[in-house]
Amino acid sequence: MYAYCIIEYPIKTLDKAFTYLIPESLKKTLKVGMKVLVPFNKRLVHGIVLNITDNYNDTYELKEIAQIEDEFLVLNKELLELGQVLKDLTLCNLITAYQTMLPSALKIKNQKSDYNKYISYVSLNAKDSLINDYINTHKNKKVAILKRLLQEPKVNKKEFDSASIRDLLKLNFIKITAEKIYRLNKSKENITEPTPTLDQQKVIDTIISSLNEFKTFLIHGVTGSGKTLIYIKLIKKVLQEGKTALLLVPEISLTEQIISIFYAYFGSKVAILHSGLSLTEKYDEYLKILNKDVQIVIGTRSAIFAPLENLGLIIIDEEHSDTYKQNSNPRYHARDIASFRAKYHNIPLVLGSATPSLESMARARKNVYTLLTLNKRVNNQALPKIKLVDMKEELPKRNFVISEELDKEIKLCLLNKEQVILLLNRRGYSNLITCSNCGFTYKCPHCEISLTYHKSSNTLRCHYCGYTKIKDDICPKCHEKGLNYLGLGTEKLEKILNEKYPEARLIRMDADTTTKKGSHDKIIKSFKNYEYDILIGTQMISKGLDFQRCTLVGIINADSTLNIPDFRSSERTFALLSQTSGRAGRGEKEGKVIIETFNPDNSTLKNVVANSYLNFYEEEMHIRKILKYPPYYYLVNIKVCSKDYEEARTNSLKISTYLKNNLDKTSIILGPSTALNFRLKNIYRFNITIKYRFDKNIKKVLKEIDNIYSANKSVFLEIDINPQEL
DNA sequence: AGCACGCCGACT
DNA sequence: GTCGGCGTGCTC
Repeated sequence: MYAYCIIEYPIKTLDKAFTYLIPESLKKTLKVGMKVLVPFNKRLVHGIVLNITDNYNDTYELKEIAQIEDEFLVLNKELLELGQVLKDLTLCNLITAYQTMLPSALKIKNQKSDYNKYISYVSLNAKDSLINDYINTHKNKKVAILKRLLQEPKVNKKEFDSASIRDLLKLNFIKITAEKIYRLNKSKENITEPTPTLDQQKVIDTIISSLNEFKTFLIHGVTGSGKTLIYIKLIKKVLQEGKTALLLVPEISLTEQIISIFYAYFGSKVAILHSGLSLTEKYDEYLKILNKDVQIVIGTRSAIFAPLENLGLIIIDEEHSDTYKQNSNPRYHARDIASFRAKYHNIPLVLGSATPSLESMARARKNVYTLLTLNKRVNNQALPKIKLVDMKEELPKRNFVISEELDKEIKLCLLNKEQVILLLNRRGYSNLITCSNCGFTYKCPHCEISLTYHKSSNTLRCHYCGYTKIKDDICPKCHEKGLNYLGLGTEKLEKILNEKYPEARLIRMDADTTTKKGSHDKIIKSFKNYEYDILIGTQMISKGLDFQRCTLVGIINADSTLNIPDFRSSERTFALLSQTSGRAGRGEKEGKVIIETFNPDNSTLKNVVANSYLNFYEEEMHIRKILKYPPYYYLVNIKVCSKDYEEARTNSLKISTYLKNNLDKTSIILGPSTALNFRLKNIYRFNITIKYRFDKNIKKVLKEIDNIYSANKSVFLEIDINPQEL
């Protein structure tokens, strides 16, 4: 018997199976999909068994597999296939694909330890007569322990003092046993389930009628239309059929709320997987799935690889979210993986969003997906009234941040004891520091990007590479006291609001205030409990949050996201502003939204005001068609990177010429051009973008280029298939 | 990746 | 004469 294995090194030249003999001692236990230790080039390395066969027709002198590792973890047939799919989708190495699918505690690596958590129990280890003798002849702490153990055969060790336990162990009266426990344990709550509205019920019924076929549904439901209840009902049904369900959510800030709802409904049937968990917590949750102790998995992007067997349903909530695309090595999109898994299990894939991605809506329009629409909020709550404020008109009034109208509404809110959310999609204090004397501006020495001033730490920081320096008092160029702090970040906004509304209780939520574990949840809970009046935040406050008392949403500088030079910036702006607006008026009182802009005639903003996704969709699709962007064309982005500017430049020219000669005539090759941030962390980057519709050669050509450059030390490539941004 | 082999420069 | 620089090549 022979085992075909891939080994741990993610190197192109080693991205193939190596054949090993299976020693007699492992013949019974070794299975396809297991992690093994194999001799390789005079050392032992880790690997995964891809295949076991009886024939081998090469003359190579084979070595034997040394041992099996983590016997409880076997990649099943589906996950083994999925690794191949991930490799083909992203051009990564097969081993990288499998590593991506595993939680970090189970990834293939050298140091291994026991990640299990145990509870130690004390129980009796001697005849009752012997114990009773001791009890009758002694009078000390140990007697109490023994008496307790005669009553209760198994007691948590923590309940006794360790000195007595040590003595009793010496006497051989007791023994200690360890039992594995899961770190996260939640139980079901007794809550009454709301009855779905007619609209909700219709969606539920439609999907339930297709539970045994692969079909993709797109639920387009306005904010507050009650998609969560639909998910709960669907999952309940799937569990009744004895199957399992997978729910993806975009990020942790939203996860906490959804998770508490699901824990309440399903208790210990739920496992959660997201980056907010510790390494060992993730390990435990993964184990729950492997051990079939849970039927539901809720998690962020990588949870799409959860080893659930007998899957009955996959749901992707907020499907438009760009967090579903990984922006480092295997650059996969969770939607594509979900689609493979749903097809594999012959089950529905449900995508939900108030602002679907253009790709998904286009597929729904072409009947590739089934479109289900929810036009109304539950209980017929009105959608918030949205108003644009032209900031050009505010300039003469010297209102640079808070317009007259927004000021009026904030004051009204504070008076009525209602809450306000203010969105400013830029953190820090000020992002442009210039000297009024000589015109000097601060730039990151590694990234060609202007530094942002952080007042709380009195530092200037680069938001790309993390470069930090202490603020200067005088201009480093002309040595005059001319430094001005222009541009607005959340930190400065907080200060301005503090001066303007001294009585208001402010809380800020951005990447700087949420570094600690659980701080996210803490901010959200305290705002929900009305410990604060105004929540200031970046985009992380836009999704899914449900604050009953919030009646006003203000968007400060809506232009900042709109003006990013990227083909998706309109789509992102529309989603961000619509989602944030949806935070207003979720209680009984109608919500109000004020959007501050210098471009009140911008049609994307106008569509946000009109709450008109479909109008936005039509207009944006028209633009995409003319400019040959997705969903009309597919994109591939190749970043050619090097520490040496000339190397990067000449090689990117070579690649673009090669592409022009080898790709289909209908494909369009753009570039090379310097990337948007062309020097990051001292690495120069050139962009080549391919637009194509039908090109049978594309994967083959990309693989060729990738192979050539994998051997190059000074230049490396980042190939992004279906990039989210350029 | 990591280790061996191999072919040229400065040292106890 | 040998020690050691890192270029090249191979790993079941």
